[in-house]
Amino acid sequence: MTTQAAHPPAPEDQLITELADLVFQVAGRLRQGFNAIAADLDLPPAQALALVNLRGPAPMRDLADLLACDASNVTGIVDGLERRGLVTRRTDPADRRVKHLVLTEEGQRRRDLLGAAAHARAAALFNVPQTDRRQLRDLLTAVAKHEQRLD
Amino acid sequence: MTTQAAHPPAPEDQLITELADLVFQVAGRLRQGFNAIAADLDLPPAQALALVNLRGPAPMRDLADLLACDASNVTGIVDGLERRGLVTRRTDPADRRVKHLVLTEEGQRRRDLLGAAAHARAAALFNVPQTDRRQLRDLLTAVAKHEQRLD
DNA sequence: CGCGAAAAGTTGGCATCCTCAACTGTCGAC
DNA sequence: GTCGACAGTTGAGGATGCCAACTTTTCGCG
Repeated sequence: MTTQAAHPPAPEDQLITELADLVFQVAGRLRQGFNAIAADLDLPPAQALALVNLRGPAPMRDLADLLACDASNVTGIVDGLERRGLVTRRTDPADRRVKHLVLTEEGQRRRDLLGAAAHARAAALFNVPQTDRRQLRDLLTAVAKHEQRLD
Repeated sequence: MTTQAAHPPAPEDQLITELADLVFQVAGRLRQGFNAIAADLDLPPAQALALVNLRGPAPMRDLADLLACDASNVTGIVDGLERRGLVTRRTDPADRRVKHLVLTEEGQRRRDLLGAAAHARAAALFNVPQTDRRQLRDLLTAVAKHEQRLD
């Protein structure tokens, strides 16, 4: 019944499509802004993204999980950050397999700049009544809470 | 006052950050699903994205605008799609500078498959009460309506 | 104890993206 | 007709991203 791909746009299906498009669109806008800021700071997108996700010393594995990408990918990204002198690798004495990523001072500085600028952009984008923001947060939280249901 | 970056997290700023994170998270989930589907159909992400955005014949420029990327980038992506026999370039007789992208039959087929699967994933992700969906759509629409305010 | 499975990172290979700087045709306006 | 703008392409070069194979280290288990 509902499977005909033809003309009747299907009222409910259209809402789903609309939602997906909107999320993509808003995320795209955020992403574009972020990349522009990163470029200003002379950082490629992925390296910038990794940077903002680094607070205290953390194993590379954690970063890989956070970025949802291959471990070897993180090696490359961290290579870049290290080449630029923003982070250093420090072997964990307790478990010599893991290397903790530690921000240098310049790394901290760059991270803060990046965070501040990104926040400003985000604030400009989410320029709607405070009530709406809270509502939006709650709804998105509900959606996100579905947690990797990827049978 | 509100400018100290230190400890008091600033109640309003935190909401913005939360929103940005949530949007990224949900979009990321969507994107990951989409990429997986694309991979199943033996398509790289960007090519798949281009494919779903092709309905009728359209100039390559339009696609570049849609994907918000460089024109030369589109050349490469379309090369890929053409190599796979999913689209063809047709010079516009009226303006011989522009080339219209036309889906082949296989291209149509693949596009429909991709669209259907992506829709299914999206439906699974936005698995909240219908009322919430509508509300979410309205809020996101409001945010998106800000239209490239990029002074 | 000692062995083998498993984890963290790295390396090499390979395809894809993506941007910038030329360059080719083509169009349009003056 | 000539010049400037536009569509697309090409080439160079850097980043991503995945996979498979490998090293080092840890841990479980008999």
